[in-house]
Amino acid sequence: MSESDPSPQAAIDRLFHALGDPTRRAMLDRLSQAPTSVSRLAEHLGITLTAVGQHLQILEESALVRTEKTGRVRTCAIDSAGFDRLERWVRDHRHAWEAGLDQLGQFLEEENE
Amino acid sequence: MSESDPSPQAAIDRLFHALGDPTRRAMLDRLSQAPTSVSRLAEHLGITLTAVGQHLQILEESALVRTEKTGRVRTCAIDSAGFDRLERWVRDHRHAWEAGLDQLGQFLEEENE
DNA sequence: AAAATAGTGAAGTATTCGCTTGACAATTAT
DNA sequence: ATAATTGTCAAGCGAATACTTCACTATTTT
Repeated sequence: MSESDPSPQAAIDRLFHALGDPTRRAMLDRLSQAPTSVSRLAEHLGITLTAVGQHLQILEESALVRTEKTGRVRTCAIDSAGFDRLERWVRDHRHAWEAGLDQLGQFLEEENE
Repeated sequence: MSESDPSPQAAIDRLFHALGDPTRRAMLDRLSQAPTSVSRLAEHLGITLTAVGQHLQILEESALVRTEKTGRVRTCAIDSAGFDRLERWVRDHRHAWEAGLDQLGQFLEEENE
């Protein structure tokens, strides 16, 4: 039951919750450059290995990061699945803000006739 | 000093923090359909007016929502500025996940030569 | 074999977060 | 004028969050 999530809404919730933390976004920024180990991430961010591990779990559950442990080092990289989902969410809401800056003004005029 | 923010990073932080809450995203979903008053939002979400007001402040500060009070009713609508910024962030990270699913595998092979 | 490196797990802590209640102000309806 | 509607402000509360430390395992290096 790892692949087919019964609730797409839950996936969106996890996704945005993961993106909501600045440290996790910094990790994504870093991983956007190249795959990196847990130690390097910790060093770069100035936090403990444990903290990085906790963030990684959240990032993996939201499919923003994939990791693989070979030997004693776990390597982390961007996972496209989460970003695809994010892009889809943006696309699904685009119509609403492409309506223009005066959507509010228009609405108020209509109500006021 | 409402338009030129000295720190674009702070704007990104506010943006993703705002998007991180499911109630606020539900508000955005609703406002994507049409501008709405605070009372209607509260009714729809099953929370108090006060709670909606608190969320609105965060959504306005991140430029995801604009509001205008005429008479005693405050009308809320989508603000394009925040969504533009979100889209920009996605675009700036796109290269990293368009590299493909095997970015991690490739990296591990290279290291292992 | 011993020491160093890389990561994991459990438990605790300080802060932030989302929400409520209760009191209040301002506009609109009767 | 009174009453009802719509929203705002201040304070407080319980839960969640992002960390840490300490103890431990597993792999590499010397």
